Amino acid sequence: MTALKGPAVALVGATASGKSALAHELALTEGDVDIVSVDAMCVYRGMDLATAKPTSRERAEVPYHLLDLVEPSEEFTVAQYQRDAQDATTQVWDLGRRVLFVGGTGLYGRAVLDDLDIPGRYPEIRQGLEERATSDLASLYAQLEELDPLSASRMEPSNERRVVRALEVTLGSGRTFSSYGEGLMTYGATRVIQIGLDAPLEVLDERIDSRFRRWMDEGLLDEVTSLLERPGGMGRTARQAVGYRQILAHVEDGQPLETCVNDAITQSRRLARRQRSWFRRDPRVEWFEDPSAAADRLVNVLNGSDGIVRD
RNA sequence: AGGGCAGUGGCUCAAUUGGUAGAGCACCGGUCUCCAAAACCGGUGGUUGGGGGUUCGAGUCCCUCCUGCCCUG
Repeated sequence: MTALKGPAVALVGATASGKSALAHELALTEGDVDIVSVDAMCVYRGMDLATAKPTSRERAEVPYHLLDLVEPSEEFTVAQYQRDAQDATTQVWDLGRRVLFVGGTGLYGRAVLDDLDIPGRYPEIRQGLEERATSDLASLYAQLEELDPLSASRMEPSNERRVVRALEVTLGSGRTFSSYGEGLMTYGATRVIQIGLDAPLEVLDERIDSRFRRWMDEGLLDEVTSLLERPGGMGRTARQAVGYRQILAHVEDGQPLETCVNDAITQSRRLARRQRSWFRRDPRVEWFEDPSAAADRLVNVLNGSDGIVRD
């Protein structure tokens, strides 16, 4: 696993902020820019509509990376993303082209941009922990406080996911979970330029609403149905995707379609809130509401005309 | 027209024998190192459809009006 060699440039923001369109246009205009997707759901093949994945036409116009990596039945994780993204970036640079990271999955972005040291997995240990967690989460948290008080202090005792993972790593690796990093509030030496594209909530909400209804018109229901007909069906990660999860409730549990559509839109809005919240706290992000201003800044950074020199 | 049931924060609902209203979701904000479009935490919000009455005190009882649903003709 090699860290990025050159300065990284990323365009971040909430879903429906317009970052994808902006990035595509910019890459098209510049001619030597590849786009590396930073998106946890675009890695799944066949999940096209509700992930707002670039169309085949767009992909013919601009080189995109890290889309359609695995089947929806497979598990995909941050560590795998990190490795793939680093490889892809190296390849692009070797071709003498420039890289633009674009996406809204905060953790995936941090993993690559800040080269997070992501601990391994210890399935056997984890299984035992998960069983204990369902009956006595408190004792797990107590154990974490005992073994790794620092990471215990960094999480809510009620957050089973995080408590289990911290213990899994601490027990499995023989190192405390907290020894892998100082947490996400610490940022590496800033060679990472992040441009944030934002829009008023009302605008985002409106786009999310009309966009989802358009996807329905374009056949999202059929897409979900055919995903289920694939060999392995949809795995637990893929089926969490906003838009898919709700439509599945209709297809598999027979809930009224209109209700599911409304739920999907509501959940998309909540996702946008969380994404904003994630990116807003990263002090390195330079925010723009005006897409063309953001584009100008991106071009400057990509050209190295802001003083940053690539290795 | 007659009879019955219901009307509680945006939504769905809760509130022991009458003691001045709670929850989930939504909404606002926050946390985050291998499920992250996940998981978790905090917060705002109601003169209980209107009016009148009984009572020390009514969402809870009585009267009346309004609205919705159901049954009968």
